[in-house]
Amino acid sequence: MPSYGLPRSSRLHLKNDFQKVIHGGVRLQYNGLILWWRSGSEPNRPARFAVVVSRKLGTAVVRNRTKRLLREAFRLNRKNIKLGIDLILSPRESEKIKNVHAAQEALKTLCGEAALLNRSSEKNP
RNA sequence: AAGGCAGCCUAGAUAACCGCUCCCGGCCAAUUCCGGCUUGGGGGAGGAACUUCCGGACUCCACAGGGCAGUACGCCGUUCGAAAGGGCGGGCUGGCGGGGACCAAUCCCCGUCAGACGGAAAGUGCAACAGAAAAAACACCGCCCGCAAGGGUAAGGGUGAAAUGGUGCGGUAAGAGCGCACCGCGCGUUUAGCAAUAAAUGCGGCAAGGCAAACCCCGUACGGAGCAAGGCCAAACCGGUCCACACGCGGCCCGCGUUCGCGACCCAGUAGGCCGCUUAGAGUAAUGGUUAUCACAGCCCGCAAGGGCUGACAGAAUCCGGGGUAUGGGCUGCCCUUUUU
RNA sequence: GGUGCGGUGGCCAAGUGGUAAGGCGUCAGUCUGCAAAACUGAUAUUCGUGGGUUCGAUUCCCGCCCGCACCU
Repeated sequence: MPSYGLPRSSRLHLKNDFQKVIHGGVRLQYNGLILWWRSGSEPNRPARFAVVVSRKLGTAVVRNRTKRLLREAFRLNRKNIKLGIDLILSPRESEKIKNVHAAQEALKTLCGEAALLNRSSEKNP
């Protein structure tokens, strides 16, 4: 398994999955970023992920850019997140997520809060 | 050098590493479908992809034929185009600047900019306030006749965005296109022009004021909805038919009824999938991230050498053709101002 | 992606060619021992924005900006 890839199987697709995670999962917020997470049906599958962006965030360019940065942040940290988890991110303020470093920082904080990280990476919060 | 106008070009480059998506090839699984992997090869945002303001292809619905309603367009010629919409040339009107007709009014010429620029002598409607009066004449002050009652008048005053042609002379009780000259206006004729229209000339004593981006009339065009159009496949649930078993009616068979079913088929078309769909072609939706070097532009710091920071507008979703708007940089031509020669 | 509707004081809004009603709110006053209620008065509007038509535009026409709803 490559350590950094983000194949189709690691992304959420179905409308049903979104409904389950958002309505049946846990909701956390940090620095203008909302995280929903929920244990998926298959506990040994790698974590799955999606970004939801409202039109209120900005123009198509801003929305696209924010999604790419969050996806990149997830891609780089995917190996540290526990198996079988489905999670959805939704940014509310594009200003807070200007580059990959900010995106990673926010993602790690949220996942640490939810105790979704593996033990090896929990040593350095 | 700065500014304005018009036209054209461009939308950073290279490398490394980590990723995404589609097509082709290969491998694995399966052989009916759905897939997974890949050190292989190739494609992967725009001039506006924005806006959704027009037109078309395409699809479905409606439709014997015709009309009404509604909407859009509207000087003339030519040209490109499937259409919408443009290009070029010309005319007319208006604004500004300059010049001319002795001044003014008004007109003419030149330059420049703008114009949704058919019709107001078919009809209806509208015009606040002010003003006597706003399209209808009954004229407020005034002027004239008259003792008065009353009559004549539209010169002058004043209001307004707009007041029944303008100037001058004659004329008169005072006046008035009442008469005349010139200008304007309308109609006819002739000439020039493909035409819009213009010029000349005759007649008319001036009627026919403004607003159609008010209703409207005339001419031309248009059936409606939109790819979330539309088509195909199709779980689950519900329903139906058959089948098997059991039970009931029955002495038995047929038959009828009821319950049940890892049973078969059908109806229906939801979840979901596929086509529509594209040498970009997705379906939570790719076209990205990091680093280095170079180039360009802007801002800041610095006396300078130089250093630092930032990277315009904006992201395809069926596809074309236009209009409009946003915007970084560059080139060419013209105009104008200042400076220098 | 497509289609339709709207924008008027701080808020809810009427008006649709002649210079913008009404209600809620706010402020001040009267009343009261003090308040509330009631009454009186005031506040302030480039009518989203830029052009055009018109003597005159919130209104009619065109272009932009913003907001809302509907269609799987």
